[in-house]
Amino acid sequence: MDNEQLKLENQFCFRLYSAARLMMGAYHPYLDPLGITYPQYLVLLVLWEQDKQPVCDIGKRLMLDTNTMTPLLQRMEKAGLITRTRGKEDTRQRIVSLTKQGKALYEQAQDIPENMRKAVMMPESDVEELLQTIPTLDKLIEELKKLNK
Amino acid sequence: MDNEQLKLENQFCFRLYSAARLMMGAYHPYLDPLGITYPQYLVLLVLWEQDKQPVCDIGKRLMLDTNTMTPLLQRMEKAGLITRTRGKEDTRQRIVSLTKQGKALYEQAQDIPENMRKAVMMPESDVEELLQTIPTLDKLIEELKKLNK
DNA sequence: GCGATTTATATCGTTCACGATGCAAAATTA
DNA sequence: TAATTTTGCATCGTGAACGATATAAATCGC
Repeated sequence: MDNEQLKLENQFCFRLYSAARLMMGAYHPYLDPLGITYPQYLVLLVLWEQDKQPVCDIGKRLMLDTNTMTPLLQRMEKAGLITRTRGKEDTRQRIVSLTKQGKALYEQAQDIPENMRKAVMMPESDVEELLQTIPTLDKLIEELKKLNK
Repeated sequence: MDNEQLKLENQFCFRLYSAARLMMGAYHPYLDPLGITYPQYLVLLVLWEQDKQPVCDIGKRLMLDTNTMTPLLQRMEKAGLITRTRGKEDTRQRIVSLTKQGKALYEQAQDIPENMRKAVMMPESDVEELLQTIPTLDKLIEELKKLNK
């Protein structure tokens, strides 16, 4: 068992997988009080930017298919954060709208990005390093999106 | 809704989340033929490095708790990849061992890292960029681990 | 206009991920 | 040694993810 590439420590993907998991865990202190999960937070981010979108548009932003979106949105509807109404021009669509409660969460979410940044508490230089990886991650995501077609 | 930090495009964490998901999807062409999932592949990576480990040791390497590990290992046992025997000195432990089939997969996995690298097909310089982010990701993971305690 | 295809959503089944809880064995402390 | 705490594993419930499949509406090609 001497293939260096097959060792856990040498795997970029394992880092990605672990960092993503741990990152979601780190959101708990900020999302639990709002009664939402990380994927639900992402849906809210999209809706806060632009209310009343069909499921597929939200899915495209989050790169999630309807088999993930539908149950997610159903749970959010049940929690009173959104409503799902039939589309007018295209009756296949479900237009997702924020409820008063869903809109109200926006105020409570104001400090989440800043709090997360502080929580990680890396030296300023490391945070800078992290942000510099964004273009690289974006390039990777673009390539991976092609593969996932 | 004008908080720039609350916009999806400005979120590092969303990139992490998306990249990790898409990355797992990209493994499908290589893992499906072996009949394993990405988390199962990770368990095998650990066992290929060192066979016969208790559940907790594997969990520590993968940063996963037993409530995730146990069902995962049970499925792998059912699939004939591993066995789980009681520990000799510490009878609480379950020692996880590779079966002949589990060991045999090692040969079939040889080209996976290289194939994944080729599949992403980023220019060589970008792959280099990606690998350069590893120390940064490791620092982030260390910080996140502290938060997840 | 009409059959074929695509699109938007939903459902089902399986696997993960993880909080909460339980239990027995081991280690620690009194 | 007895009492307490910790450790190792398991189970349950919930929420994602996602492949496969289904259905109806919209669009396309002719």
